[in-house]
Amino acid sequence: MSKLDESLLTGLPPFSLLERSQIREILDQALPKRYDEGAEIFHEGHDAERFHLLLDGYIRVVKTTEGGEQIIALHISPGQLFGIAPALNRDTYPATAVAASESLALSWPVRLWGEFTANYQGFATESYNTLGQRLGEMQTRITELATQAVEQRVAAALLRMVTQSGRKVEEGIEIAFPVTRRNISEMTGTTLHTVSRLLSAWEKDGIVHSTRKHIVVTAPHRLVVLSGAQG
Amino acid sequence: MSKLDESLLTGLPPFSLLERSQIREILDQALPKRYDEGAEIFHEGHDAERFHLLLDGYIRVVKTTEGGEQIIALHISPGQLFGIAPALNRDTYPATAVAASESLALSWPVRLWGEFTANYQGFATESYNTLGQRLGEMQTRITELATQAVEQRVAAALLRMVTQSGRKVEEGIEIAFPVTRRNISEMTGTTLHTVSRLLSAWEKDGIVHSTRKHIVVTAPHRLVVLSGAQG
DNA sequence: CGACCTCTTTGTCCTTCAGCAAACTTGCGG
DNA sequence: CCGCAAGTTTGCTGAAGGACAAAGAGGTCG
Repeated sequence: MSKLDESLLTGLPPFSLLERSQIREILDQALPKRYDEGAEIFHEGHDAERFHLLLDGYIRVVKTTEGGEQIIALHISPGQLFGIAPALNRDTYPATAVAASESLALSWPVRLWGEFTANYQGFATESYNTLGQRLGEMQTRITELATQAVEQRVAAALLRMVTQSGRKVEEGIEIAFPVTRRNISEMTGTTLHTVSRLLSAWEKDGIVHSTRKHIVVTAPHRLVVLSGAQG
Repeated sequence: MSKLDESLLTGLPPFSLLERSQIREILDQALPKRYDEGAEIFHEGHDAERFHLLLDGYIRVVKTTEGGEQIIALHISPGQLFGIAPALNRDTYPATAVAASESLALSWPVRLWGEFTANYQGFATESYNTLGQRLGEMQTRITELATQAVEQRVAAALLRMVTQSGRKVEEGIEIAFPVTRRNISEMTGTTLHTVSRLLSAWEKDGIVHSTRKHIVVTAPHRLVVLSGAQG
């Protein structure tokens, strides 16, 4: 098996302060793996045996209710740690991770977590930054769900995806991973029908342009207005 | 100023593994403070200068939307750490903390955070446990808000408060801090009117008994059914 | 190339619940 | 002990959006 290239990790926040030799050591213990779109990386409730770092692609973190409904808790972008149950002293994964697009991730056994946080300055810091961000994002979503109408929530969800993963195309900014109406409904707590209606209306107004599984936002500022963000 | 009694901390999870001398040292650096019901302990967005430990009473952690609406993010019970922005590498408080009942808390300047987590085994562990629990609880609430009807959410909110703070009285289990209809509506993302109607109905059905600011749940099992929890 | 599967669109109906309004209860402060 | 403030109850109305239904549009695999 050939060695992984060090450039995979240099520049990523968790490792930015490390020596080349340290990165080499970390990398030698990593297991790289490719996931097809829709493939499951780990499952809610299962033993958290490894923690992960997304190198390329996008991951959806999903919870399933007793009633079988799915809720998309958050999206992971390249460079982010995920499945970091050990950071919370948990020994099972709190949610399921599914590749939203074809993805590449590294993973390490949880027993290395303590070693990493203890030895590598910046690693612990970065994981707690991540946790803090997620906590904040979840706060925001709770507030949205509790106070805002469906249209505002859907607008906010689009904006969030655009902010997190948007890449410039000629018509505007495209969300970098496949998204269906159903996916959006799972992020916003509504039905795919309502999402479809909203997107159709916005398409008519020239705010978005959407093909089957991809969405391009052509007028982000108008979405901001719709989302009811503070001015 | 007289010294604080060591028994305040012995037995609490963050300190359970410590020597008497260590507890003494921690305590000598703590600032105790009493808060009246409704008093603010810290405010969203302000510099996080201290972190806190609740000794007695109950704290509501609240977020305010741009529109001026309040959302109750969570309740803190005695023995819990709160305002632990440093654990997330934040330097401002992410939410506002208000005493739900007359409360007593200790606090320490954030500069001691690193020292505490480094020197006192169990302290770091406990704070990350706390964080993990909160993350999980927020997940649950997002799922509830996204998938469940108002009645189920209100039932779930009551159950959560009962679980967290319930004390046995002769008629059933009483929530240990004052709660108004408005408070419940701020936890569940509905209006105080709807909450009032639900409580009236449940009162008629003999599930709860509520006075002005206190609620006694007389038939918890029936609330569980209403909340739509999995069987 | 055709069949099938998934995702989308659009229509209609109907329930839930927010909004508004007004009267009522309870506790507290002067 | 009275008046006021804060919280509650309840009725009515209308709109938002969920549920159901059915047809259309890509995409993929044989």
